[in-house]
Formats: sequence, C-alpha cells, structure tokens
Amino acid sequence: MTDATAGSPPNPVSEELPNPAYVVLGMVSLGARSGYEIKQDVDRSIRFFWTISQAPIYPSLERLERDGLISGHDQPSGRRRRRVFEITDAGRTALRAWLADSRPIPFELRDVGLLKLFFADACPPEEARDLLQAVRRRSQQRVDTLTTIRPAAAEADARGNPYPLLTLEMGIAFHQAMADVCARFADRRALETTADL
Amino acid sequence: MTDATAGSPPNPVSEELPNPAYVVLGMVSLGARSGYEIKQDVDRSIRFFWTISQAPIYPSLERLERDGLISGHDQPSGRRRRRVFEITDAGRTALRAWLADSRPIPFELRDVGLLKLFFADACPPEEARDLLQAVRRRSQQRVDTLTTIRPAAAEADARGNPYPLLTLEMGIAFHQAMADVCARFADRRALETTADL
DNA sequence: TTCTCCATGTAAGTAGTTACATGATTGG
DNA sequence: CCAATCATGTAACTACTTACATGGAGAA
Repeated sequence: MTDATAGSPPNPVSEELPNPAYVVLGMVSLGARSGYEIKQDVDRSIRFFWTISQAPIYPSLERLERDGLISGHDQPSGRRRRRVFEITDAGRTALRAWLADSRPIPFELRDVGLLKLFFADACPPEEARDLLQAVRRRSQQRVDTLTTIRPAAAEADARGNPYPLLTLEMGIAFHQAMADVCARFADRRALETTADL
Repeated sequence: MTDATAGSPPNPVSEELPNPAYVVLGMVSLGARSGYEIKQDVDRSIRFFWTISQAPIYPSLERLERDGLISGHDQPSGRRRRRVFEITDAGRTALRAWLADSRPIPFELRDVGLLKLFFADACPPEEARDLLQAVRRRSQQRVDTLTTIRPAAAEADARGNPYPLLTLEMGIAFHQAMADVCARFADRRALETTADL
C-alpha cells in the first residue's frame, strides 16, 4: 500500500499533468508572464498543431503554482489586476521530464477534409473535383500563412533556439505534401477524362 | 417563428448531423452492414485520419434510421441478434449534400509530438536529439504501415473508386515529409557539432 | 470446455469548447 | 467619449472516451 492518505499540501512533482498544463508551463518557460500573454503566444506560435482556449488557462496556472512549478506575483497596472508568473527550478525539471518521457508519442489526426475525400466516390465527378480542389486550396493557404510567419521563427533560430523554426517547417512540408498529392491526382483525372473523349 | 412544435416523426433531412453520423452513413454506403462491421471497416480504412469508438455507433444508427437515411432489418444468425442496414435514397442525398457543402473545411491538428518539439530547447542537447529521433521514427513507422496497406486501396482503385487510395497516399506523403524534415535537421545539427570540435 | 470472435448496449467520466460576465486602460 | 485591447473568471454544454455488462457462435 502506498501512503496516499498523507496531507495534501506538499504535493511533489510525481503526478503527470494534463497536456494543457504543459502548454502553459512551456509558454511560461519561454517568457510568457500573464494568462493573457500565454493565450496570445499560443495563437502566434503553436496554433498550427495545438490550440487552447482561454478558459482552462487560469485554472492551469493555479494548479501549477500550487504544485510549485511556477511562482506568481500580483503586478497590477493602475487599478487593473494582473498576475505574473515565472517558472521555478521544479517547473524546469517537470518540463524536462515531460519532454524526455520515452513512451511512444501517439499521432492522432482528425480531419474532416480527408474524411470527405475518402467518401468522395458517393458524389458526381464535378462535385468530387470541387472537394479535391477545396482540400488542395486549404493546404496551399496553410503553406502561404506559415511561410509568412517564417521570419519570426528564423529570428528565434538565429538567437539560438531552432525548435520553433523546426516545427514551422514541418507544418510547411506537411501541407505542401498534401497539396502536391492533390495536384498529382487532379492531373491524372484530367488526363483520363481527355483520354475518354 | 418557425413551426418547430409540430410532431417529431416525419423529420426530413434539413438538420445537419454530427460528424460521427456521417462516418456511419458513409460506411453503410460503402457496404458495411452491422454496427460491428462499421467499426471494423473504420479501423481498417480511415483510422489514420479519423477514429470512432464503438459506443456512439449504435445511437448513430438509430438516429439515421429514424431520419430515414438508412433502413434496418433484423438478421440474426441462429439465436445471436444482429441488425443490418442499407443506405436509402434520402441517405445518399444527405451524404452528397455533406460532401458538397462549400463552406471552408477546417484543419485542426493536435499533436503532442510537435508540441514537445516546439519546447525542446528546454532540455539538454542529447535529450532534444532523442525527442527528434522519436518524432522521426514515429512518422517513418507510419509510412511503413500505410505502405503495407496500400495494395488493398490499390484494389479499390482498380475497381473504380480511387478515393481510398488518394487519402492513403496523402497520409504516406505527409508523414514522409515530416520524417524528411527531421532527417534534414538532424544532419544539420550533426554538422554543427562536428564543426564545433 | 474454453478461447476467440461476433454483436449490442449502457454508464460514468473527462477534456475540452463556446458563451457569458465583468471591468480597467489606452489611443484616437 | 468610444472603441479596442488588456485581463480574469464562470457556467453550461458537447463530444467524445473508457470501462463495464451481456450473451451467442464457432473453432480448437
């Protein structure tokens, strides 16, 4: 039997946190201070492979502080309240432990675009073609957006942190690959249609 | 005011269904008969971009039948109960309407691998390297698995439905692209480390 | 007889979302 | 003074998931 009935206050790192808590912890480690800033930073950087809504950020911060992974101080500007946070040594340790966890990392995609494409045989050729076009354009647009953002990530790279740029380039490559497959398929279809005439 | 208080029975197509219902409808349209078969088919075909657990399938089938999009008949084998379904004309129409919906299709990825990679600067170089390796291997394995499955999709293509093969190739392409970016980055790091000596 | 597969269903829990609510500060 | 932005918090809902429960059929 483990001694689980001991008083709760100390609560060392031991337990695993839910994913959003690691996002919050990670953002604080990169310099985000208030809950508001965390949300901003998420929307600017990782939104292409992770989103978080504002609501769960504040309970997350509370919990991280209770666990001693971040330390918070009130820092109002004028009469507007504001609470800022810094990562602690325990927080850095917990973040590293999460990153170093050697269990296999699952990959789960849940995409309506691919789902529709899979069933596309259920609709007439022109509609299927439009659907393929829509999926292609979607990826092409994503490539464009990510490319626009690239300079900011390149700056971080120049300052010694290459990982934001790495993930950005994975996003670009990923969507470019999807767009390419769409294009190849559309060409093949066009050829077949011409051959049929 | 719309006349919403009318008796519920007729209930024409009008309303949009939740995504899992379209998965079920689509699978029935492709020949899946029982709830059990639907689950099997999902796990064999679309699990790489969509999953569904067994639980919500049966309520979905009930609802689709109430709406007249599929028709069900009891077909027990021996004393073991079993209910089989077919798509109706109304069902085909609803499926087509969903496929043809011209609103932009959202793309949302939620991947712990990329998330960890983004924060990888928080850990020492060897651990970051291991993490990159893990992400790379994950994609490489996915490419291998999908390639193994390819013949089945190629068969469907030969029989006149190219879309399962298309979605499969998109899966192969984007995982290959991710693995390539990992490889390029790992090489760059290796070079830099050698240069430092 | 026992194991695996076929087949359906429910109950409980969780992880997240949107929408709402509040209010201060800054810039035009 | 009005709009946009900074800043935090809650309540209700939804869309799932896992785990549990049941039981027949076929094969070894």
